[in-house]
Amino acid sequence: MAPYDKGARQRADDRVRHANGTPAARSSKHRGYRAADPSQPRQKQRWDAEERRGRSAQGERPARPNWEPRDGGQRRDDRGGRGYDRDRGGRGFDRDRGGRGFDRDAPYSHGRPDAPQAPRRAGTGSQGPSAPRRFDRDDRAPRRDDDRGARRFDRDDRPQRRSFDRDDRAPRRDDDRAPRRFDRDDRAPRRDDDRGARRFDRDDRAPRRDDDRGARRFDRDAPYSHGRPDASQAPRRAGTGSQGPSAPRRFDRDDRGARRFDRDERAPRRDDDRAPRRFDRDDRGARRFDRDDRPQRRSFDRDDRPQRRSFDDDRAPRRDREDARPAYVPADDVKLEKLQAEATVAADVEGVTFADLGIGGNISRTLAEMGATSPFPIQAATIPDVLSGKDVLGRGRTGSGKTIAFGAPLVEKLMEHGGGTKRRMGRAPRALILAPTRELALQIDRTVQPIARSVGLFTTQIYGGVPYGRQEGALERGVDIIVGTPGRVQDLMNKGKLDLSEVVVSVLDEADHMCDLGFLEPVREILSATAEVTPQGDRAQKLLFSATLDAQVASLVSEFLHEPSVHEVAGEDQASSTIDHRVLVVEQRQKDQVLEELVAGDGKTIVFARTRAYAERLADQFEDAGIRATSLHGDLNQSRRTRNLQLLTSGRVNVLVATDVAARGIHVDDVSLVVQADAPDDYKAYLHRSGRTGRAGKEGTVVTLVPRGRRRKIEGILENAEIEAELVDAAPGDGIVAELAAR
DNA sequence: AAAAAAC
Repeated sequence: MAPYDKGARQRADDRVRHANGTPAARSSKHRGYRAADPSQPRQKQRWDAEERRGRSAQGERPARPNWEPRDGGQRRDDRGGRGYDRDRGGRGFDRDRGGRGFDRDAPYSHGRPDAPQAPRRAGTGSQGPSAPRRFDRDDRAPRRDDDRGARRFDRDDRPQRRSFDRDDRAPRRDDDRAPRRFDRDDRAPRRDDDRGARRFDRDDRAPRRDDDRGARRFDRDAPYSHGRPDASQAPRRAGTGSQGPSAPRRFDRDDRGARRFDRDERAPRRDDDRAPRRFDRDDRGARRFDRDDRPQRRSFDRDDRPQRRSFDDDRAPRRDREDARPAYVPADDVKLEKLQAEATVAADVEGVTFADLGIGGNISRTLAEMGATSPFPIQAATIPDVLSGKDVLGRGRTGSGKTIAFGAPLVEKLMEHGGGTKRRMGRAPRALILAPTRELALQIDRTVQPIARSVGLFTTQIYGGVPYGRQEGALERGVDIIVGTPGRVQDLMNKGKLDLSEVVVSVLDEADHMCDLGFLEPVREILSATAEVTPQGDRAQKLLFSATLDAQVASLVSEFLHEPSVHEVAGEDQASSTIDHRVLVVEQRQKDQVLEELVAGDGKTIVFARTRAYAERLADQFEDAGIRATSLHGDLNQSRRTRNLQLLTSGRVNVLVATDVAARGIHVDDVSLVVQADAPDDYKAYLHRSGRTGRAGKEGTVVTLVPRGRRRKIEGILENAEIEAELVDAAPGDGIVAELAAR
């Protein structure tokens, strides 16, 4: 069918839709308005304008008993205010309309002046107008109807909507804020007062960095941190690193043999090193010095090898190639060495405050307002080192508070040596935070921005899929901290709009992933454009964080970091996890049905699918079954992505079907169930996906579906992830499915 | 092979 045919069909459908009066009433004065049923529990009570706008209106679908009550009233509001229906629905629209829909997207606004809201036009490149759609028509047809209807309302709103507000808002806020406690001029004097009273006041802090460490209770690492020659995570050798993205695989046996040349004793070490060694300080200290010549290589533990080996063993028989060397297969799960790290013990952190760690009063207060009243272990572990100017690698499991671990000290640090830099028009940013997905960048900014603002610093988001105007405008006005994704950052750099030469603190969140093929090169270029030294002559800092930080970052570390300290939290193993892992072995043809039963429960659920098309199809299937569901993947334009995620966050849908775009970093409160409709690619993907639940110590369940033929694959993944889970046969209607769904 | 990340 030619494009114009689709358009015609859409318009026809559109007319039908309107004839039916689907779009709703905005208030009780309008026909069709229904107040929300108060007897219905809501997961979230926030119903501000933006949320309503973001609300999904499923008008075209038969009202289902289980969502009717919540939808009834609000749905209509949304329609009026928001302009889109089902997430997917908008897709066609966005593409066709060149992304118009997006300017209204409240979701990002969040009062962020610099938030890039204005739609540019064709929107996300990804769904480029002509981008091939990945979904079959049948799915899409109905969706488009919705869009259209929705769009129309968008228009009505548009004029009054923030198109103007927004532009005003930025400056306005600045003004507002200035007089408040953020005013720099005020701050200087006040700070001294405040701090003076405190135990760790600023003046002390600088010197304290070194001296204090020993004194601090929680600071177990002090002893090592200094003399840690090998801490220089530098990759064993260029090779290791180079294997970067595609190379990780080079770690398979064949390569290992070769490597033996560098390090004869490595082989034996594999077994010795491992468990006992990791947290054994004495051991480490000793080990460290016995090889002065190869500090660099040593930085990575090779303790994981044995596991890989056993995985290899599994593989051979499976392929009936026992006699042949295991072939290199990209799909195989390869586990790299963990980085050797200082382990901070959670118990040692009790009673420690952010102020104790060296975080100033304004920031501490802001953290408290955000709910971070006292530091989590990973924060206590890394903050002092970041403040002392070191390069830091941090590994904390999913949901353990890594964002604040780098965000708070980063801001503190900028404020310290940025003293005197009053808000200057067009000043170049001094800090950069990179994340692998736009959603994650947005989320990080939501955490970092308030912290920055509390001391008068500004952040801006630089990521793709949204118009350039606002981002460029923010840069022209001048910002202090950039939070973004590699593509757009690089883009703006190359266009001469973004000057990174004054960036003295760079953070890579999900650092190992940032070393994947496709990310590594842009990241290298970006880091290369940052400053090497601060105006004070200190070395510019690089901070790398991830729940699965391993030797994949080796090349980056060797190229850009200097004697980094490496931190992790002791005892963060699966045994201490709050996540219950299950694997259901299902018949391929029954999989969709089992999935539907699994997501029918009341709790918030994230379903991971391997492809965008499957994610989309599942979301449609669930909705057709009366389950409130939406999708998140790269085929959606950014406004829809943001909105759909918001639908889950706000509780308007219970189920989000996503690709791995949502695997890392995304925080949604109270996700009780993660379902993997397709097994993850590797153990890291497993850990990150499952980490969407069980956050901050809460409980969660992860259910992975595998067809019979893929059992061995998932076993290998579980083994590498160090997770124990039984494989259980399951079919639609089985008790186990119902039991898991009920959680 | 897919997904993500600029247009």
